[in-house]
Amino acid sequence: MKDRAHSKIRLLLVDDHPVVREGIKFSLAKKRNIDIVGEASDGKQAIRKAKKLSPDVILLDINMPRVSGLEAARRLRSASPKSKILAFTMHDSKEYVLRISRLGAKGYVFKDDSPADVVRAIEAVHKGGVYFSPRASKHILKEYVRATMNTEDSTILGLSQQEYEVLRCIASGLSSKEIAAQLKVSARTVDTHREHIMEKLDIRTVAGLTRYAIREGLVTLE
Amino acid sequence: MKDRAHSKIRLLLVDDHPVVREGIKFSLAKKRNIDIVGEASDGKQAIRKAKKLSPDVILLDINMPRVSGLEAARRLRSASPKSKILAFTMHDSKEYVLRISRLGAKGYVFKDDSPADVVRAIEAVHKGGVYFSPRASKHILKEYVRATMNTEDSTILGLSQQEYEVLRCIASGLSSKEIAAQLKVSARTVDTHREHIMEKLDIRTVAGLTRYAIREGLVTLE
DNA sequence: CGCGGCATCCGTAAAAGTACGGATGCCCCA
DNA sequence: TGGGGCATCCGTACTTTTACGGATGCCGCG
Repeated sequence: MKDRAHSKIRLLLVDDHPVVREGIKFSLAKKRNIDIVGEASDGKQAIRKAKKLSPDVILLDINMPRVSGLEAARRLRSASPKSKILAFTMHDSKEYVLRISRLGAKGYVFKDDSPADVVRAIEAVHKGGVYFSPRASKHILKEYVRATMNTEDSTILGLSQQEYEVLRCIASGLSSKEIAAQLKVSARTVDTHREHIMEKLDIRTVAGLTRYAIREGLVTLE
Repeated sequence: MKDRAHSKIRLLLVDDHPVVREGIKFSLAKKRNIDIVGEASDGKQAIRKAKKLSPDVILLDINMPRVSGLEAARRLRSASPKSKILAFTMHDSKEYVLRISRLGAKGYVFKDDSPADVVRAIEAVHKGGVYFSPRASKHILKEYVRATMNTEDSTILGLSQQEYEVLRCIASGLSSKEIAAQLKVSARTVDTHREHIMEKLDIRTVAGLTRYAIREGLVTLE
């Protein structure tokens, strides 16, 4: 076994489910080069602990109650700039992968990836690399080729900020009228956004949009 | 340590997330009286293994892709009648708790309960008892008092089988017309069910119904 | 500067959903 | 056997959503 004495990876574990934390701890128990220095069960706690501990790597569950994972990631970056953020989630979500990697996450692994992959990811990001689970990297690559050679094609999308807002509202069960009031634009404008969203996502029902928004973490289930 | 030699609890672990299975294994590693004799990552596999192993207890994740947890529970009962089913899930869902306990589950624990509670639950159901996490038992009790002294009040509900079907379809993004075709009833009937559902649940938007259905596990996110 | 993307606005029409009001037959159970 | 709950059906009216067609002004980028 090669392990350079003082290079233990200091890991902060953020997940609202104890059993998941246990799973990670178990997978990491035999890895002598990884040291779980803290745990948090929600975003606020995570930020506090990150500030105090400034861990090497933060394994961050994306689907948590209250503070959304994206929000947490944003704040964690400033709370502990040197920590590498490794996103950890249940669902394969294109938008999520893209957004969180734009927010500076160094990797993305799924809860149904093998524990060994999670370990690999932790080691990779700690060494300054990146690690995206195949399903996640697929999205990154697609986005990348699109961004580089952006002639024609174009059939790809990305919702605007306002469209995300509207989508969030739709999935929360608001009507166009209510959304208009909330966002302080005309109801007709909301309708237009609605149509654009459906076009871009190619989803034509509220139920579908709602499920999409939940997958994306735009709204919580509770 | 008291442990009567031959009374190890033979446990079958059913969860689609490796990390969760690891978590359970870790929590159970020190418990010498529990023996994980098998694992499954989906309903079909679970049924196969249950048949072969006929474990004492089946720890069953409810929110799994493909075969719904309820469906799996139903089939597990006949696949391995002697196994005690312990439901294991993320979300606090009244309807789910009630339905799965009606299906014969002997307990209900959440993924954010402490691992120690999960262990307690396993031991309890194995001894022929029941174990419902406080949040789950709350629903059971409420239902119980309602069932016993059923004078007045009545404001409580329970969707009919058909209504559940309609709800599932709605949340899947089907229109009333499509649902009618699928369930082979008139579109107008579907509308009526729709209204009854909304009344009973006091949810008046498709988005709300969709979120409810996802919480209940009637539809999956994918 | 021009061009493309975005946010904002508008009209119209058809489709779908929501909200009332009713009805019938079935089956279980007191 | 009678009442209650359920599934099924119906009409009518209103609201909302979906889909199509447009428009303007702003801003960044080559």
